[in-house]
Amino acid sequence: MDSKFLKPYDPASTEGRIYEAWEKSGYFNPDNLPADLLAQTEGKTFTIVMPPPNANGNLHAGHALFVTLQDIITRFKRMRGYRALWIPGADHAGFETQVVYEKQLEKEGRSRFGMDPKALYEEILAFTLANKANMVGQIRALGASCDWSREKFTLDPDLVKKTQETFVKMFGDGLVYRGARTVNWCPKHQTSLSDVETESVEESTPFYTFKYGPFEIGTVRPETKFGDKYVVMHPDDKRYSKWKHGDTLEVEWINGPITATVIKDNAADMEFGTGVMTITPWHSQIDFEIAKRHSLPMEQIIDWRGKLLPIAQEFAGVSIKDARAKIVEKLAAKGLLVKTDETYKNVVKKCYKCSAMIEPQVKDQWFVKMAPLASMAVTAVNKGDVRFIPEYEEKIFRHWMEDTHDWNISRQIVWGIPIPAWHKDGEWKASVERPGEGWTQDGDTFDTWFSSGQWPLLVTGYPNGKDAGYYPTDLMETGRDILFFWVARMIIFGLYLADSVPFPTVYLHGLVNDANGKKMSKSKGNVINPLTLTDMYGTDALRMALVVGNTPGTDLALREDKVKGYKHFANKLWNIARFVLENVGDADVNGTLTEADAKLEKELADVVASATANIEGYRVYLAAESIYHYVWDRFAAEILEESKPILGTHDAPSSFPADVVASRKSLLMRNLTTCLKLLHPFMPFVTEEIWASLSSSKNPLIIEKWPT
RNA sequence: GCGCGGUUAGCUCAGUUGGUAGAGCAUCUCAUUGACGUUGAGAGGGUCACAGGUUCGAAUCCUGUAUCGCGCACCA
Repeated sequence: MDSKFLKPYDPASTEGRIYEAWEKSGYFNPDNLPADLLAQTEGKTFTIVMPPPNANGNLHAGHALFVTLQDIITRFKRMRGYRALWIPGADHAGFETQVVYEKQLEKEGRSRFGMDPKALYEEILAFTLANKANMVGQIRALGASCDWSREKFTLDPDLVKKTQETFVKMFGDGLVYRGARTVNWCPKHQTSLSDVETESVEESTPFYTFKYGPFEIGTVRPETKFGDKYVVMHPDDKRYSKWKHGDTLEVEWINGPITATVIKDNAADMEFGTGVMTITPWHSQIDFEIAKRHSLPMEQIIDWRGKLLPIAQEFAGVSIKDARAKIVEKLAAKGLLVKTDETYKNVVKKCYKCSAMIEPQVKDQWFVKMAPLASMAVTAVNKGDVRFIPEYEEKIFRHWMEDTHDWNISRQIVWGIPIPAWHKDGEWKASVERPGEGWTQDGDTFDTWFSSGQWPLLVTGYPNGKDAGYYPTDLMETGRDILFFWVARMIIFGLYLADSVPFPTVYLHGLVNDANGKKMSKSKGNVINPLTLTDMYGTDALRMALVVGNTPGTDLALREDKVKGYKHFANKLWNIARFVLENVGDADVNGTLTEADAKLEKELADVVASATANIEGYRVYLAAESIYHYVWDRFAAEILEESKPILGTHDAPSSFPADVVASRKSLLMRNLTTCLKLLHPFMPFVTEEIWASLSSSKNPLIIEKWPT
């Protein structure tokens, strides 16, 4: 027996060495897998594309979960004889990284505004690359058996070019258009955002009713009302039937008398308030639509920084935060305030990163026409081309897809892929290269999800790259929270560009929360760094703790004592191996079994069968638990105990017949071997380390055949 | 407002097609120089949120209620 078994299992002195050996072996790359292993499936591929982590910080517990789940599946499939490919990568994460970096600039007393864009870009690039290197080291530490030789980054020049080509193609197909429309403007970060990058929050906001000529109008935003020259009511509203569409009237308003025009439009809700409203098309989506229907002029009231423009006269330059009270005060003084309802609740949009109030603004932007694309995606789901785990996520997906708005893909930040659009004399062209003399490129960059949405296609080099055969992939495993941001976009781009969904199965895991089930956040101070846990208890222990009992779609409470428990398990396995090697090191693994022992072997075969079926069905949590219980409660607690008298000790030699002893020795060695294989995907380090000490082991465990 | 989940032992959660409730941790008792104290044996602890229904049989399927959570949302 190897003397290392005399001490408890020590992850710290094992894991780095084992990982290095795996990497050196080249087996993370399916091209290097031995023929007899692949013969099991005749060389079928199994591909997972790793959700590229944002290269702007450390790995968190959520990363540890996805690395674990995907590594389990990849190792399992590899042992089953698939050309198992798990492609790693990193995302430049446009807006999010820019936000992180701007925070850092703020701390240093600097600001991106006023910086040379190129210099800023270079700084963020350096920051991102440093983080990326750090992150890659952390993914390795978690045991990820992904193929680093195929690692990709969203800003690799070839990927940038492909991303831009997609835009050009969509432009040609009429699926992207440039238009002045209402966008979500973040006044802090000075960029527009897509709908999914905003959060709707319900707030208590006073609801004011003002006199507006003969009418009473309701609003929660008096500070936008300077330019309101149109008063809107429903055409069927009998209360206002004496007013005709287009009637004009003089009304006394904030800064004196103005001429108002009556507009009849179905958008006015007769049940709400007085049924009459004035509109501010530049700063409200619904007002914008009404104005467009009637070809009404639109005027900007609030500037890009959130301050009132000169149209506000005496209030010009006042931030909208301060303006409301002042304007209400003035209107009240003029006797135009009818009442204030303090109990009113309305929904406001906030920037999902900085919680600044989103200001709707009308801006020339690039939009993706979603209706035809979304309908392709829904059709694919209806046909069963994409299956969701858990199943109910399909309903959520469909609900969103069936009512999605056009997607604003322009961002006014430097950190991103430049939009390959050029203009000259008011004309626009889409082209990766400058189309000719005198053309100026659009200064905006893509929404980061525009590139990551193409990720499965980009990393496999579809359609002509050397790995194009790995597309479509086999499984998308990612967080439930980015179903719309990412999964939906990948499905759309896959259908649009390759005429096929990028993966038949979407496995969505929940959040990893703290021990009390509360969401981890820096401000609450309850963030658990996965690497701290692996240092304390070993990577295998953390992996088990993340996986056992963690059903798809459900949030997980990560408890330190659970991780500790699986450290105990790793050591239990270690000692099982010690016992077996000490007593049975000389066993003939191919020996004949007694009837009783054959039964025990069959019992493990049943465990293997159910675990196999569970992993195949992505019920990883059940497989992990059943193997755990077999190893500890059955194999160690009962079979090993029962074997002691059969094998005999120095003090009490065995009184059993030689064939019974030989049979038992074979059985213990065989079952240990099988248990190590079964556990390998879950606990790759300790199993590989034990495996190296078995006399029967010729290959590393990572490329052993999965037991049957 | 629309949509989706959860509600099971003190805590965190399983329970894959309906067949008399499970795990880990915690608690209590006992054992032990044994492969492993990072151990072993055992115990206590749940009318499976509530009310109806379907069924020979429901934690599981259906309907409704309560409650917690999440997602989406252009009623000023």
